[in-house]
Amino acid sequence: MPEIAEVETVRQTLKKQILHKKIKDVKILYAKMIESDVKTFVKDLINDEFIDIKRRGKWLIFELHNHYLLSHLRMEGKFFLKNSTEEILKHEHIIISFTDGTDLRYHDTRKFGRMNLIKKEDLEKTESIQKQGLEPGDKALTSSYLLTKFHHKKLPIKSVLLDQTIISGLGNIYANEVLFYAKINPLKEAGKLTANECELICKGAKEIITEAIKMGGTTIKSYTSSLGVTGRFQQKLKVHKKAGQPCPTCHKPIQNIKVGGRSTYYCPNCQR
DNA sequence: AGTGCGACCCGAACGC
DNA sequence: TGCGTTCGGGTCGCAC
Repeated sequence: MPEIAEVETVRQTLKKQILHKKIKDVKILYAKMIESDVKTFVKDLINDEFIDIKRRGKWLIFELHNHYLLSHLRMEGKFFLKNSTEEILKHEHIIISFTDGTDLRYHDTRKFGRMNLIKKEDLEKTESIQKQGLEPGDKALTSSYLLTKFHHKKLPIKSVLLDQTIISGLGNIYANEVLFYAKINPLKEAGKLTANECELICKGAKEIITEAIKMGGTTIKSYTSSLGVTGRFQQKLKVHKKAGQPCPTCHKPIQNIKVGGRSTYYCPNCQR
């Protein structure tokens, strides 16, 4: 279940493995995964090479000479580098073969991930990237920024934290953890948060995301990022998926509720 | 404009 | 080797 920390781990790992390898062939085994024209996607990748890998929120941005390959892993997308001779697995949907006999394979059991190949000059008008809000690590992410963004919002803060146009990259797991850190009830109306509470959200987001990236991400189910790097941040989770277990602070049971249709974990005693 | 919700997927968990 | 149903997760598109 990759979130921003997993995406960052994948970015760093792949950068060491696939830059400057010439692309020989591209196989699309599940065409709906490609948002742009599939034939053009294949044609434009062949004979090019990845020269850098960037990230914006949960989007991976593979830079080529004249294009960007945008990739969103959603819940279960993973990249693996394998020898081209290896058998293609059931859930491997996109195979990018290099001239050195290796493949970059995109594996996704749920088929939820998406890829898009765009011309470089089109990045500025690509909405999925441009509408991303501030990264948790951005200095501009301050309590006054959040106060402005939350102003007049009637939705519960938990739902608003998942809005990628405000803070880019916070997913369900980290939203739960940030609210626990900030001692804020997930149902509290976003527009009613105080400056102090916004400050705690900033600090929590920065601290939790930094730590999660350091640890290689979170492992829920069997998620393994590319090349066998396993996230260890799961051990640090305080409330997510901990329904019924004692709160690390007050030892009262963690509760699981639905907020905006999404599973939400919190301590009703600490997060009033 | 802001909000709510179904659709997209399919393996796991659950109910009987 | 039980089998049908429900759930979850991020994002988009559509309805209101």
